[in-house]
Amino acid sequence: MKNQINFPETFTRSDFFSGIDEHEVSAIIRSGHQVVFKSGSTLFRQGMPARKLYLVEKGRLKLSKLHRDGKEIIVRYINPGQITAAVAAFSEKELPATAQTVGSTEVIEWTRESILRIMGKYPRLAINMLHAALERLDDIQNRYLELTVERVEQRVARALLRIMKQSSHKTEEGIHIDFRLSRQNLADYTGTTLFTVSRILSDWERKGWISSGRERIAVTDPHALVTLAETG
Amino acid sequence: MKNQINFPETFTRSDFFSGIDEHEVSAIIRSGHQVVFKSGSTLFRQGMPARKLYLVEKGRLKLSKLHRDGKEIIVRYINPGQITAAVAAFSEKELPATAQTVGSTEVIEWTRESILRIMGKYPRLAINMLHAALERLDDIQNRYLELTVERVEQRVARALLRIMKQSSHKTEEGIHIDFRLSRQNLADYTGTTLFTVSRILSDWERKGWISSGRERIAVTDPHALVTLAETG
DNA sequence: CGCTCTATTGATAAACCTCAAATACAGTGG
DNA sequence: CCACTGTATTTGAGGTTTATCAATAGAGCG
Repeated sequence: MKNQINFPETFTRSDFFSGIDEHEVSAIIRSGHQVVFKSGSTLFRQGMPARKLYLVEKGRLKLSKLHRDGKEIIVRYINPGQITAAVAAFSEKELPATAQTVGSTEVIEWTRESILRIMGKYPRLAINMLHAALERLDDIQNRYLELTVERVEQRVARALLRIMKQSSHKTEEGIHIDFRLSRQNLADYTGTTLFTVSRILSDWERKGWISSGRERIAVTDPHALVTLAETG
Repeated sequence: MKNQINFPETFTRSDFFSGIDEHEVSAIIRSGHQVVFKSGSTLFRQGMPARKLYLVEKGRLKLSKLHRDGKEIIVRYINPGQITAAVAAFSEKELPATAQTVGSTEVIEWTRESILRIMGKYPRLAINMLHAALERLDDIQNRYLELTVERVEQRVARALLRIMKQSSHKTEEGIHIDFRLSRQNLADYTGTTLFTVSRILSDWERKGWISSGRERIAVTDPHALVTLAETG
């Protein structure tokens, strides 16, 4: 197995390993299993017992939550260098969300036993996980706030900007989102319907702020979106 | 006692200290400062640098977040045995929320230096904090989901049950919420307006499910609320 | 080149917010 | 104990946002 991680430019190093020695990191990584999933695979499913911790190396995971009535929300995207299913460290509790790959994706997985072992050896890992958890807590709390006080258009603008910051590349045409992102995905991420998202994107396209197609979005005027997100 | 409901995850005294020896706990507590606040005091304010970690002993904190346009949401209530401002453990980062006492409240506070010192001595504390953070993450994610897919009435029912589970006492009249809880508070907690909450509570009162007054609510038919929350 | 999945657009309706005005309540100081 | 005052609450009317439903068009794939 390759004991080296190739993070994309935005993630020079995993926060999960911050404060830990280069070669210690290699050892930790070697203690896990590297697995490659093709696009659309399900890594774990909401409600199943948590058994493994995952670190994304390449690609992306879509963390989503399903409601009783069948509606889905996207909790967040897990990008390279980030971990998920931290709850696996504690018990075989039910997983609170479902993880699916978006595009082909490489992850490293550890069983709970390994996590506990390496956390015993490197207590710093618990701190790093705590740190990450607090950041996600802040993130979701902000989105919760936005959801209650902002209009849909503003939330979609924020969502698109957020995703753009984490996973995009520039071309002559604009800033392209790196992965397939449907109207439905954006709706699930912002708590609205695909119809409303479609109308909003059509409107933005008419205004020349974005350029989009089937499951594909490129932002051509980020500033306009920022203004919309900030001022409502 | 047939009218009783089994709630999941019953509240235990201090999760923060779980797995730590009785007299070690005393030592840790002695290393902090006990402070008593009267009702309505502000312990810390959103945007200020985080300097202290707080453990609530008696009373309650209301954690809220303010939006640019002045609207407020209640992130959660911090009950006895729970900690808050865990972010203080890491840096003087900006606090993501504001904490105010609800009723007179006793807390124990530690400075960041003390937290780091005692976490060095008792690594278990980092694990416990992580555990708590993950539970809150799950809680807010669930509320986020509910916010997008459920109607207001259903969310208010859930909120009332959640609060009841954590802070209530029984009387002949019903299950009383232990602290002053206004329509506005419930609205801020569920992401709606005080008018809508008022209408809903009036309706429930007509149906005999609750009995309420100024900043006071008692649930007389919890089962009805559970049914409403579960089935929509 | 048809098949399937995604996106667009229009019409309609429901849920909920906003604003206004009246009423109830708790605490306070005489 | 009572009137007073500042909040909290109730209720109605009207408007807005956004969801829902239906029908059509477009894109990509084998």
